[in-house]
Amino acid sequence: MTGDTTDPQGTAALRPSSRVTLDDVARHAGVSSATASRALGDHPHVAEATRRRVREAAALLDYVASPEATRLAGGPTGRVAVLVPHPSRWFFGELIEGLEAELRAAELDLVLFRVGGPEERHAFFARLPARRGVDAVVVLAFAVDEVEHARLASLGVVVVAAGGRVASYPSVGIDDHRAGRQAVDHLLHLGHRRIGMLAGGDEQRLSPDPDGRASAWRAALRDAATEPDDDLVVTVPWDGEGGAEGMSRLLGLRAPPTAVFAHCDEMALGAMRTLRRAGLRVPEDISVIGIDDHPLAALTDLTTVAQPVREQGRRAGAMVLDTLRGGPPPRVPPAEMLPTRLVLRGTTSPPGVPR
Amino acid sequence: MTGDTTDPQGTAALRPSSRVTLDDVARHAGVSSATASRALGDHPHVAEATRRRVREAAALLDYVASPEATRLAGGPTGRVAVLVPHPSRWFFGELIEGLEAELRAAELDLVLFRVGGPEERHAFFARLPARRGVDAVVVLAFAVDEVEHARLASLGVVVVAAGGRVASYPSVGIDDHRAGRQAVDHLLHLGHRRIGMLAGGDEQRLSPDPDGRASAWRAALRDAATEPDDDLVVTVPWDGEGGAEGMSRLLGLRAPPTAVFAHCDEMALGAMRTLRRAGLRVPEDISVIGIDDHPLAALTDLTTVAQPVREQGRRAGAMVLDTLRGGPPPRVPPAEMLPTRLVLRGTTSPPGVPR
DNA sequence: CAGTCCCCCGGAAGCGCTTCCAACGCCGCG
DNA sequence: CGCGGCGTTGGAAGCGCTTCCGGGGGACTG
Repeated sequence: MTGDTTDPQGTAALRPSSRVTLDDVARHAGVSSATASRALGDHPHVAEATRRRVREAAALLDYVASPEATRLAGGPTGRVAVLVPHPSRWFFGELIEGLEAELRAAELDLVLFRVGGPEERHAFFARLPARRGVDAVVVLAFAVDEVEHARLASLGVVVVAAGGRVASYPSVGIDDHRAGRQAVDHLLHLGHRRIGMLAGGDEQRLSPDPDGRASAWRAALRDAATEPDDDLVVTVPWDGEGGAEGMSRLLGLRAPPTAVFAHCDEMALGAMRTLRRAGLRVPEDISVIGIDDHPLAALTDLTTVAQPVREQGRRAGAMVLDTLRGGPPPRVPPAEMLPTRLVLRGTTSPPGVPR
Repeated sequence: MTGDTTDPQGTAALRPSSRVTLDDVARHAGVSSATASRALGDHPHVAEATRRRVREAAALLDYVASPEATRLAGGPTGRVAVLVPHPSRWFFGELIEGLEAELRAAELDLVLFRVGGPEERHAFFARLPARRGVDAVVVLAFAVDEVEHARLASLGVVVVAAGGRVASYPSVGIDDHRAGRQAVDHLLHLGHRRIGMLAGGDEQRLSPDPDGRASAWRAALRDAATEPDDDLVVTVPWDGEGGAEGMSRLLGLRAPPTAVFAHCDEMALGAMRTLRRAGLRVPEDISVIGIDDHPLAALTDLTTVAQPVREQGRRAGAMVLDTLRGGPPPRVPPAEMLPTRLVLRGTTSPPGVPR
């Protein structure tokens, strides 16, 4: 609108950050762009003096390589895709934070893909190779089948899983069985024997044994010489509403449990709402324990088994870096398991007199 | 390993999805790559029939342009950066979900940047021009100064804000003042007069008037012929711990409030923990109201003012698309304000007898 | 002292896409 | 019926960088 017209060429050089190219640097250092590239890229066969000269020229001119050109010419993209089922859930957000920190430090960009269900996941994998926009894929608490994994691997895309683990590729997670035992054993120690379980529906959750937390419940009960009663386990969505719903089913039993083990804190919180509405006191009438140590667990005095979620994201990021930097992945994909710990708060106590 | 050797050219077309280039599409459609580019890029001067043919070929071959090449040649990158302070907080996760959905539908990638404080933000903006890897930047509940905005604009990067708004660029958010009034007026209607406020510390939060929620509290009280008492407002971090801490300060007052308005649900929940520990009942002894309608608010029966967070993300995405597609932004940056609504639950009630 | 290796470095060919420029054929008007 | 013109399309030149390939010295060896 003002005199600020198109200005075909002319003042191009004046424009704020008109790009300094590798050629500029090369010219300035008195070498060819090929040499400049090698010097800057820490390649061998470049005289130390030359390298220094190029470096200085680059610094002087405030040179920054164009990522596009670099990548076009064959370099890595510097991007990693992250597949997330529910970005708004604390667990995933936390994982993302850890991942982002690690990736950012290595100058890698995190491209987020929301992948809700199997079909969406499929769609993602179908397109990804074509757009080959990333060097690696991090899958959060989500399964990837062998076929998909093989496909990516053959395309040179590294895959890492976080928040769970699978045999075929590197992963970080917790020992679900162990975490489950920590929770259930705690209840058992308190004297509970009739322990209900709010199991998370296996959307497409990763896990060593497909059902570590649930199996822990069974094992713990058996170890306590109590036969697990399948009526006491209800499978519901991994959220508050799921927990609330599950709890009311549990309350509908002829012999309701005296304690409940929820697979995650949100579910536990949902269960507590149902209990409150039913006029039952926690923990006097019924104990509740979850897994995660969600920040709100602290606020609601929920006893839980804490897992280092952000750290899992961070470790996953480190795995990506290792694999990216250090050639091919090791024969046996590492499966890190981070420790969990029982956090005692106010929602568990010894059982009252049975009715 | 098998007979699946290098295969220089030959079966190229057969290989799963080894890069399909624009030339492939062009050849398939029987046109030149120049025409193919124009057809795909919605440029004028392309016969409709040709355009269709190219599109079909592209779809058939599952073609996806290489962002690097596109960008290198001067086109857009197809990527938008999202600056988020705390990815693990529900509010931001929700914003991201909405944004992702909208962006994904338009074939744009969402590159996530965690930006905790002003210095990190500065670092981001300082580097961006160099790596200029994105077409747009979406800033979540975060301020960007005029300088930074101008810089991006001159680089052709569009900026959009979500979860708040600022005069200088397009934004989506809620009317903070109005939301605050809804909350405080509710308390007033119930008969409360001594109303405390847990104000969120202004990290670098966006807002129309820098402090809509707080000013609403003042205005509402004045309208109710009650002089706001500054002792009743404490400013704390936007999280549960902040709320808990703030609440205990409020309880330390000689004349504690009979109701508390928290700037967000997490803070409200934190306040409730403090109250519980203090042996105070909610809402009998003290009422609590928040803002957000966090999923856990429903679980804890927290009365709150709901805001459509995911929708804000979606709208922000739409704004990005509009601006990207449709030339320069309008003279007056739009500032959408989405509606909020009071959600009555169990943490508010008329005040008891004052001590 | 000559031969040979190795080091370093420059030339040049792309990577996949956009866009300027020119050419083509068609339509419509005079 | 012929010519100008416009809508379409192809050719080609890069965008900035990496890397293969080959040549020229200098140092070292026989």
